[in-house]
Amino acid sequence: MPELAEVEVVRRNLVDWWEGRAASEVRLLDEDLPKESAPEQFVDALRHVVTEIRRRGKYLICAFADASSVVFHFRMTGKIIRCASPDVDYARAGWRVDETGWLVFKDQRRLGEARVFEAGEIDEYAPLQRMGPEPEDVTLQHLRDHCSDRRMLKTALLDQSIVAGVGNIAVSELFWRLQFAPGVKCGELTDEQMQALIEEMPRYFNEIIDFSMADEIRYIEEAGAASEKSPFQVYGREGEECPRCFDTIEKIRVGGRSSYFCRRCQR
DNA sequence: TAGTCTGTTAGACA
DNA sequence: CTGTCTAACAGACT
Repeated sequence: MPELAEVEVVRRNLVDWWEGRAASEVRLLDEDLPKESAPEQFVDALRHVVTEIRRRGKYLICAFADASSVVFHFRMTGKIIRCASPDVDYARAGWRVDETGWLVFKDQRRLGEARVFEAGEIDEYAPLQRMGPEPEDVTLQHLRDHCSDRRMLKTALLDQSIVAGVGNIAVSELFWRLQFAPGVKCGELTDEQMQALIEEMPRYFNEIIDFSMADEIRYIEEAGAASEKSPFQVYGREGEECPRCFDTIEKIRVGGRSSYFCRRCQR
């Protein structure tokens, strides 16, 4: 479930599972996973010691001891999990790390990608170059400078060059928290409302990250009991009660994507 | 069968 | 030039 929070959860896991070590075996199961680089280049890169695993927006960046790096993007259904064998459904690549087991890039829809960069090349990668600030670094001035008054706030927030990492779920959840109408234009919001958004974004992501980390621990401790709890108040809850006013949550299309909201309290 | 989906990008159009 | 919409990518699910 890759929005910023999910990618951050993968990053934190990989710091424990992989950082400081090299894969002893690499299996590329889907040759389409490495984009614009040869399959051998991907396999070779992963054989080096990982020195740092960082996140930028929804991108996961693995830096290796030889100064090369691999950038993963999970798109809609990608993730990296730890398992006993690389032979799992939808696995596109797997690499074995001693004392960890297999790390597997799993991706049902196969829209995800991995890009290999040799020393220095990553600085030229346009999607990272044009990425906006992380949610915690956004300022009122930045938003006012980059969001024209007539643009929908939702569209602006999903634009990764304005804020890094915001996804469609986050927009519904943030708008519910802040009581913003789903189609509100940037120019319709006061500075106070914009400021509230700026403060709510990092709070929201941190809460989802904490929930997801706790959820994984719960999952492991309860030996595979599927997690039923959702950390979301409105996303995916069409027809349910608004947790604030108990009116019915609706689903509409805004900017080409679903928005879930409560008509009564979001105006 | 048709519509939907957590992301991104290119091209058409107003 | 701006902004919005659609299609495409690929597959599973309802």
